[in-house]
Amino acid sequence: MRVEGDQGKIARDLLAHYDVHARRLPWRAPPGANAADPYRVWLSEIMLQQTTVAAVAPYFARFTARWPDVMALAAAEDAEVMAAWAGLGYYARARNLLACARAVASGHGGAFPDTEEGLRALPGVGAYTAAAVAAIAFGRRAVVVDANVERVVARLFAIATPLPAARAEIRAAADTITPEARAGDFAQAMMDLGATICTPRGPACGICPLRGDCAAFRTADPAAFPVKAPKKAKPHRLGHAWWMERADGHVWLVRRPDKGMLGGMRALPTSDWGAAPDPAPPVAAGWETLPDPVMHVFTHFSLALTVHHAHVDGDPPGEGEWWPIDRIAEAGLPTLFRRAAEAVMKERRDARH
DNA sequence: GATGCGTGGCG
DNA sequence: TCGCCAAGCAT
Repeated sequence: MRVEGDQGKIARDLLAHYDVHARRLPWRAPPGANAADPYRVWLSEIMLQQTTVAAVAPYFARFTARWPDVMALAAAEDAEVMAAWAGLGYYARARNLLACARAVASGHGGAFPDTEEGLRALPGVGAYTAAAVAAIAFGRRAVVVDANVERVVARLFAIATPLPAARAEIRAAADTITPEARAGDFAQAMMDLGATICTPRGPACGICPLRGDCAAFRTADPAAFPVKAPKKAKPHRLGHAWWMERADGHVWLVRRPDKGMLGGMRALPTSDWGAAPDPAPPVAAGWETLPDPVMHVFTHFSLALTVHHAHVDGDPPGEGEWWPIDRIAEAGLPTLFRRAAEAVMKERRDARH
């Protein structure tokens, strides 16, 4: 049972502000248009998981131009989709994206389920995404809680319990302010507010449409909410990568296993990360080593990747493919290996001059 | 509940 | 410079 009364004011205040200040985003239906296309809503929500609007925008444009509907995406080759996703990160999303598209295409006749429960059963669709698609694409009342909503709600109600333990409390509070009508607009309005006004640091309370409803605004430090548990330090790891180049201008690329770091992506052959300091190269050759390792920070560790390069003749052992170096940009390498490739090519340019 | 999983921008 | 953070999900 939701509490009526004062909480209804929050949705009214926020939606009035949203009607004037909503961000125009490629996956949003323009004001007054028909409901948003579920395919585009779903695709954008997957891409936006832990990813900023600015980073997603060009990927969304390329995906929708190339695969305009779920049937087209379902028919795509795995390698094409993985390469198109390269650089966006969290590559399990791309594998689940394809699995989801194929499930919708084969199991639902190409139509997305229109309920939270139905959506939640799809690969890569969790509690947040199911609620967001149900609300935004299908107009259902759903309690949509992402990191923006967590922050806004924690401030509105001055919730002092640290995250992540506060999740249930925050969701219950979000439930009390979610309206029956326009739940999709309400969700997007909350996320707009969190992205542009109720920001993690330096919130712009002076222009916030909800400051009159906000318990944190009445404290000395609204930005102190939400309270967060301290994070663990990232360990540092060491790794080695091998650039094997054939005389005809091709480099040897492998495909990483589906599970684990950069799963399913094309890559240079590497050692285990954090393994022996001097692992054996894949083949005997005249190896040279770049003077500086490629430094890269992942979610839970940082990596110094030492890059070795050599010219080789025959195929290295194991699965792989020879890729034309002048088309390396089309290989869909994740950022770590894109940087390693750039470092090798820069070294070769410098060596010639 | 905790952990593994990318990347780029920001103050 | 560097830690924080982002429209989370799977296990």
